[in-house]
Amino acid sequence: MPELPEVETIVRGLRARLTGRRVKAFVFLSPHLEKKQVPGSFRPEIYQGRKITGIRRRGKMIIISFDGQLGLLVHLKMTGQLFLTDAGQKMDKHTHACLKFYRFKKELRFRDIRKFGFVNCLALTRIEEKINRDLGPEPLSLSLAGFKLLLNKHGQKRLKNWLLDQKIIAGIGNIYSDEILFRARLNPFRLAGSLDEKEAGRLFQSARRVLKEAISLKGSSISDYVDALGNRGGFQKRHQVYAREGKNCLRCRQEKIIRRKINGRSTYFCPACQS
DNA sequence: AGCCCATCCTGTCCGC
DNA sequence: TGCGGACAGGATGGGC
Repeated sequence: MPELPEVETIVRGLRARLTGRRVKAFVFLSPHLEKKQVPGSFRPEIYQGRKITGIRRRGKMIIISFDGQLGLLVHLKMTGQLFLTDAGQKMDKHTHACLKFYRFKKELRFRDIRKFGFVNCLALTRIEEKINRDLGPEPLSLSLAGFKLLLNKHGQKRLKNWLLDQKIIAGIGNIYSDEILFRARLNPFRLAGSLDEKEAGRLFQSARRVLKEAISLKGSSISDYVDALGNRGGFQKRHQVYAREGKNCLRCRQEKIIRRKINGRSTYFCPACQS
């Protein structure tokens, strides 16, 4: 579900409500989260009494900082949700972790139907190491020159795979890669190193425009995505190609949108407009 | 180096 | 209604 705009929306909602709160209890409710801890992880109980000092996003990862140099590193993967709810609200079997606070009637829950996501209990220094090792730059902080450098550095990759590779650029997933390529009028099978100056510029601007607009509309609500406060996003109304197989292209109004698998991911594009 | 596929899970939807 | 298969916003690791 969540790509950069959705994760950014969740983080903004949580940051405004949780910064400065002190932890009354933090618990894992399901054993699979334990198995996903990495060497150097702490026990959840260590967070008791700590105060939240900040919440931020890096790529699709969420980092919650606590005093005492402690952190939580969260990845929602496909079906993960991080949301605030009234303390005592009934939990279903997919809720796997819960963070409670002093003098605050809401609690933070981690819910994940497919269990691909993780919540790692780590020192902030280790989180920093991990995200810097595993993630490329933020697409909205990157310069055009840096963007072009990366296109050429991984010039043999198809554009679709280039956009999806978190080590090259962090935060873009399957929906936004297709929407970005459509607006840039570039074929997802093109090789990253094959773009001329104009095309590289179009891709760069398209990525910026799509991601910024999606953030301003609070992400895309397909299926059941809602943010940390239970609100739906609005960018799904602006989708031009994603999940539009067989429908007329909204640009040329002639050709039908087609779907092809690239690296196992469904990829939607207009064969006439995107060359 | 990069592609393809299987894999980690659960739920939904579609065709028969 | 039931059943089997395909598919789903992500990421990794093995084989080629």
